[in-house]
Amino acid sequence: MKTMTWNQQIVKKNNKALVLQLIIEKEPISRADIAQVSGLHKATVSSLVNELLEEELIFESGPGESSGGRRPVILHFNKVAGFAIGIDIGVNYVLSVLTDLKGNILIEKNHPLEQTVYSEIMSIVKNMIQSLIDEMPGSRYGIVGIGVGVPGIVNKEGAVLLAPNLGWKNVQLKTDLENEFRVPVMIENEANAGAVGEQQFGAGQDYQNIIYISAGIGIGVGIILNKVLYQGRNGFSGEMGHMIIDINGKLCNCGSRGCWEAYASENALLEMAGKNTDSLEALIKRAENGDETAKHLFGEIGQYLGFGINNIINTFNPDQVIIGNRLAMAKEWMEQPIRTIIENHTLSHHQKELKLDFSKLGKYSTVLGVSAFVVENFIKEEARTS
Amino acid sequence: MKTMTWNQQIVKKNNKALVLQLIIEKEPISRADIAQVSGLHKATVSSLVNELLEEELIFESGPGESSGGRRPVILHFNKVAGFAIGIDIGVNYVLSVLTDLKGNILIEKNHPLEQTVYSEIMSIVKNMIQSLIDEMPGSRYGIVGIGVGVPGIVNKEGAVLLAPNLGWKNVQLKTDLENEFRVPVMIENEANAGAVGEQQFGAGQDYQNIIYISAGIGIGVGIILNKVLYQGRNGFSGEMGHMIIDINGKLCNCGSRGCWEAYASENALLEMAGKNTDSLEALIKRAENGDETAKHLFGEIGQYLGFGINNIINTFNPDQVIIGNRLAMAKEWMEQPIRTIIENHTLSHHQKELKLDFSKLGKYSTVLGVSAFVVENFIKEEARTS
DNA sequence: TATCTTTGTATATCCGTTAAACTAAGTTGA
DNA sequence: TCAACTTAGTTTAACGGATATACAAAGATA
Repeated sequence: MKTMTWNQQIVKKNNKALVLQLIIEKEPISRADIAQVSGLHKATVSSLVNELLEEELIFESGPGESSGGRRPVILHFNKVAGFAIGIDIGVNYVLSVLTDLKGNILIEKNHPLEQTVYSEIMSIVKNMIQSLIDEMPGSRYGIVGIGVGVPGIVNKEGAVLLAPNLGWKNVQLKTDLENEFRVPVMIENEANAGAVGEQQFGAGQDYQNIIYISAGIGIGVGIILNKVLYQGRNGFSGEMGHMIIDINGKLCNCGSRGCWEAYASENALLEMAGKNTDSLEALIKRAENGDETAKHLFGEIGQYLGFGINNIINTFNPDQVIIGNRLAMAKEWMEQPIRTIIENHTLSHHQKELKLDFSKLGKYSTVLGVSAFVVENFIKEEARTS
Repeated sequence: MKTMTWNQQIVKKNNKALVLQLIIEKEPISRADIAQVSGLHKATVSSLVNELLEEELIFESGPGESSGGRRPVILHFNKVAGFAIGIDIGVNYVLSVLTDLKGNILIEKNHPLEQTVYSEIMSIVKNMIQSLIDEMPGSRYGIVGIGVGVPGIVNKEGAVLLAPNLGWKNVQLKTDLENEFRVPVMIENEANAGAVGEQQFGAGQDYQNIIYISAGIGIGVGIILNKVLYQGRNGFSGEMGHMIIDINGKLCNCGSRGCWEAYASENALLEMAGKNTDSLEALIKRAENGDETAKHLFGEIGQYLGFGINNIINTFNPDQVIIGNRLAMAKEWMEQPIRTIIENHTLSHHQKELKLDFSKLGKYSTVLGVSAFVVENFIKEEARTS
């Protein structure tokens, strides 16, 4: 039984976090505005703001516009009080970024992969991290954490239990990186990270219940409910790529039959395209040049995506569905087929207020998501220890 | 922006609710035990307990066993401080109960339905409620609320937007009942209510993330995540009966194709059974008498249920899946086929710690669920207003 | 019977929010 | 131009609730 007990320290911690959150979201903002929007008393805001100033998490700039009286002091979030590192390990690349605390990318490094052996990738990742650290500007808090997105099943202890496309099984990713760099490390499934990325910085900023579909070589889904990521009992939620949409359908790598990703993923697309096509990029180029076969292929993939999305909508009644990862590049030819399938199949009440969008962050969804994770963690910890 | 501001009144309210919750869950319990398990100070517990005593929400009984010192005063939840009414409107019946605040059924009334016209059913329901009220024992708080479970789409304002099997469309159920009885009324989808019922009083008491499958004439799903019911943007979540499991499959009443409930519901079963069988009960009797055809039919339905449950597990990575409503009566012949499908299809990591259970409350899942809803609401309100 | 334990209460203290008074610095209008 | 008014932010005192401490009640133990 883990019963949270309530006392005034917790009240303070939460109010302080609330004030900081408001500054982050609504900067530039004055103390008076914070008091008004938060409902806290002026004096309370004043004292909390002063603590945040001492911790250099925020700073003051000159006076703002008067609204009929004394001019307010404008507050800003000090987004360079520290930096976060976000890493996306793909099947044939590693993308790593250094971001400030608001998710702006300052440095970006890309490394193609020829093989996916764990030790090999780890040494590449460690090198990338080290060089990001070396190039990082000076700051009060330095690296506040490292986040890693992985295309596989990640448990809550940060171990990768299974990443079929990388050939990984039971690797202690979090422990290995923490031992090396001695900062907080968070590992997440790539789709979960992408969902958080789009929610914080991309297409999902205005919504509460978001389902992010990472349509790449396989399909994974990130589930955000009431603004927080839902991870399931062990952290394995969102493996909807292996949702059966055709009980007598084709075999899937997982051993089952008729899985969604056997029909609507990049792999499925290339399989349908046949031998004369060897990459998604090539197929997109053909479609751009007016190739009807290519366009038709994307339309078909769109339909299959639509069936799965139908299931998602009927299940979750979400505010928004976001389609991301590599297949989102083919939005132009997939969007209408998807919408048509939904219109013809999904329960009408569920369609009414639903937003269907494509990723805004493109290839950065995952790195920005894991970066947001470590920043959030840092901010919470920072609020606690003072 | 609805920013919850934190102050010591809220702290007190939450601590009081916490203390009450502990007494409800762990009675008989002493003040000292509460202090220990909650982490609150003895003195705090003492003062909160005294307030709860004054409100008659709890009471003291004689001293308990000594553990080497002064004997503790034993506290109990006063489960008859008020009563709740729970109503389950089915396609051919209305079941209504009067429960105490711990979900024990004191009075139960059953009324078969010949037709489902709204005004007709409403007059039956109102009569049942009135007679429950008339028979109710005296108590401090009287009727704390009325909960109603409905097989259809219910929005957050308590209107039934669509109940196909009842032929209802846009009926103001909550308003109508509140105007009549002047107590809080809560309307819920039957599957959501069933999920809460099983979580509070049935098979799901030890779990955090529960998916309850209401397999009846159609299929609905109640989703409990981190111990709270997930309702979706408009309250329409869990319409997984219309999850497509066979893209080229048979037509469904909803206009779509290959919906789960076209394969795994009571309707599907009777359709498969053909003209010579006219009810689930008859089929069960045949199976009990050793009829192989009947047993086989249930096995097939079990397989189809299994496919949908596979999707549920891969999606939610839940702690537990509970199968309830009328089809659960055929557990004997369905359980093994379901388990076999899961073993052969579901991702192995997701299977590991998963519990698959059948409803413990049987036909009472829904009524007890809505009753729990109104009790929870009452307890929250009561804590607030003192 | 004296000492130790455990339960529960009473009183004083601490901490954080709030209210009220006040300072600072602007606008507005006769 | 200056008095009156507004708005921003700080300071000080008051208030409310949790906690610490002391203590009383009641039983166990040796």
